[in-house]
Amino acid sequence: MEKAVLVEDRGMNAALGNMVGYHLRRASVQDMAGAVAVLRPAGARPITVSVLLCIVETPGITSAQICRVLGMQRANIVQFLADLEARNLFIREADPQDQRVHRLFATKEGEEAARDWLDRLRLHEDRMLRNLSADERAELRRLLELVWSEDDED
Amino acid sequence: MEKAVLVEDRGMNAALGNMVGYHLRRASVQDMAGAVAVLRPAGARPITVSVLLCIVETPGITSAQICRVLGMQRANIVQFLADLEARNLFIREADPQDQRVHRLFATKEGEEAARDWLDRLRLHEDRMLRNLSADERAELRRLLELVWSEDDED
DNA sequence: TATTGTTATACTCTATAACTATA
DNA sequence: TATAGTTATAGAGTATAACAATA
Repeated sequence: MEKAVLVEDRGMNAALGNMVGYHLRRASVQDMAGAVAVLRPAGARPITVSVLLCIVETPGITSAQICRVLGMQRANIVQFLADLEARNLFIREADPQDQRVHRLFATKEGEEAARDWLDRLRLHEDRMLRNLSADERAELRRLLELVWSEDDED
Repeated sequence: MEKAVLVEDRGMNAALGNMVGYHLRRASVQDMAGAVAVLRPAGARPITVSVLLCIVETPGITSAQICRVLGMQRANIVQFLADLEARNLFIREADPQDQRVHRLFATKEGEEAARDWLDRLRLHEDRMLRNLSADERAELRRLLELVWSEDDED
């Protein structure tokens, strides 16, 4: 039996509705919009939260390391670090062993901000996932992780 | 017992790694990058595919309707329609009942292009989800749909 | 008054190339 | 040669406001 193409009727968008990528995109857009909304009053954005969390959780991390962890270009983290630094949320210290790098350490204000921003994100996420059970949320996270954290040797 | 905050150790990124939204974003970015890559040789992009599919699957649809289906602004579809129209993938016909709207119909070339683009996306998606079983793929799609297609009365 | 299609514009995030200083 | 941090720049996608034509 050959691969059967099965197209369910989902009203408009039969083909799109069958693509996981389409739902991935729609869900992520919805999530980002909500995250931006809850973070705005705190003057933060999703990316700045991710960057600050990296510094808080890994004291002494370098900007290049953050970029590798978050999957972004070195050139693009500069603006976000400049913003966080201007608000005294972290400091840079020259590395005595390797003078190319600066090691980043969160300030007390930085740790407080990270806690606040994370609380806001959790509130948003609880609302977004309100129709999913705890098991379903865990399963969703597991499956998503499988999707993107796979070895990409293609 | 109060809500216990449970933070698993995932190496760097304990807090981020526990957020569904983080994995949602990473998975979507990975998916979009792969989709862009497989569509590039065909001169298409994810959005143009979505728009063309709407026209192919719903002959006579208007641009405003496409925007509502795909969740985009009317102003932003103009460029994509102009691109598709320039390649003769659909035609516009004035609606005799409502002279504000143009109804869109795919040409034969449009239908062929939609098939080709969709085949490319399916290939990409099969590769992206190669470590998920059929059941897991269906479950992932179901959960994602629950996330974004919920009533948004917030 | 509301909707359609459109133009113009600004903003965010991303991608690329290049440069310097170090290793 | 390779890496870290940085600057400059272009691109894609999105959001907003405004407009004329029509309902």
